Amino acid sequence: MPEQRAERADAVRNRRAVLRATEQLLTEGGGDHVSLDRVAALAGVGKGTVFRRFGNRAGLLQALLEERSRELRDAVRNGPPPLGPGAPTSERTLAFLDGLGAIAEGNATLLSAHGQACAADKYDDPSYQLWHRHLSTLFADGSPDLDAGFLAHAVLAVFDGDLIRHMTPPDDPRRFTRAVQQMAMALLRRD
Amino acid sequence: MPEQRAERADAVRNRRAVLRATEQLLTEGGGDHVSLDRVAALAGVGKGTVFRRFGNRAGLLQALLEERSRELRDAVRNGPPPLGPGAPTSERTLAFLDGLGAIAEGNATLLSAHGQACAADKYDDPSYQLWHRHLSTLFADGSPDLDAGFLAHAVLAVFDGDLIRHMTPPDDPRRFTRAVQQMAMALLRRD
DNA sequence: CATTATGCGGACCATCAGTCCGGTTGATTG
DNA sequence: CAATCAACCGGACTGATGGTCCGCATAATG
Repeated sequence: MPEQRAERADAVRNRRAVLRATEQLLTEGGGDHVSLDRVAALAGVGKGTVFRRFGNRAGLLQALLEERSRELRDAVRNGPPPLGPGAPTSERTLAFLDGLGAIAEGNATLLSAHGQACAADKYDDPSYQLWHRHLSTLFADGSPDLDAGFLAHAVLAVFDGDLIRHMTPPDDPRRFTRAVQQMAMALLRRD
Repeated sequence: MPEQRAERADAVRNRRAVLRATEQLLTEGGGDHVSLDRVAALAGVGKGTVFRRFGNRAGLLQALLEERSRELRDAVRNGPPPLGPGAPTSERTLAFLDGLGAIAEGNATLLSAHGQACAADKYDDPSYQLWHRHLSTLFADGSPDLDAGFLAHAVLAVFDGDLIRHMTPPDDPRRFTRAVQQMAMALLRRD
């Protein structure tokens, strides 16, 4: 099966412009400052364009989030250990949470906005499912007598933009990641 | 200082009507089915009344949630062990999570709606802070070398209406609570 | 250059949270 | 039982937003 049909050049250009505009608005004002009207205006594009490309608000933020985490995703899939396959469970978990934590800490407002936009379908988001599968596997491997699927949800639930902002002091930007790692290690400890 | 001034009779009546209307809409349709227009209409009350009583959407849902958890709150504060003070840490934790889990399982849609409405100020909600303090204390007591404050946030983060709906099969309504208890026990295990 | 389908823009719509103020009513006092 | 007045009420109104729609433009193709 060949690709559907190449994307038209202006479409590519516009998608980039929209994504850029979104991230700019996101860093300028809070997450609720990103209305789709504003995004379209700043991108120099019609509103319809934004919706055709991204479906809805949630899709737009999801796309941005995915762009930010693509590198981690590939590294987890095919990269060298400890992020990629091969390392012992606990080391792999630590490496993964280090990566995901860094992304989250650097994109707290985006995370908040995304969480707000995806009301109920958050658990159907392919990115979420990917992270969840990965963590589930790790937990199932490390703590076979616990509910690995639930633990994966629990660890991911903590990646909440507002919580991260709430508990990250200016002088210790990685406190959140360390805390998550510590928690995961406590859960991985074999009983 | 005497009480501010007794609430007028019609005010009391209206508050009740609004709360009832809210819970009815909540069970009928999803959480986004509860618009304040609809609440007011169903309660047979003007929209302004809803806002004067509850401030905003978040306040309304908060009030409903607080009503549902008042009993647990009192039992934790003054009740007999293991919910109230006196029992060993792990038993008290289990009892608390059993109570909170039951409330959450029975009010998943309310929880979702509330989470949606309280965007960033969720962590300032007095109810949240109460539960957080309680869990923090328990963790600090049981696992002094972990970040108790963070663990408390982590456990509470899991009380997400959508997650609960997502992982509660019809034939096992308490699966969520059990999983949370199990996780808490794993975190409490002294190292 | 002609043809076509893909993409574009922005007016338009429905909905919603929250405000405001003229009118109403419950409590209180003599 | 008036009479007074603050508390309260209702619902029209506002501003903003997410999302739709369709006639027009334009990139790709041969």
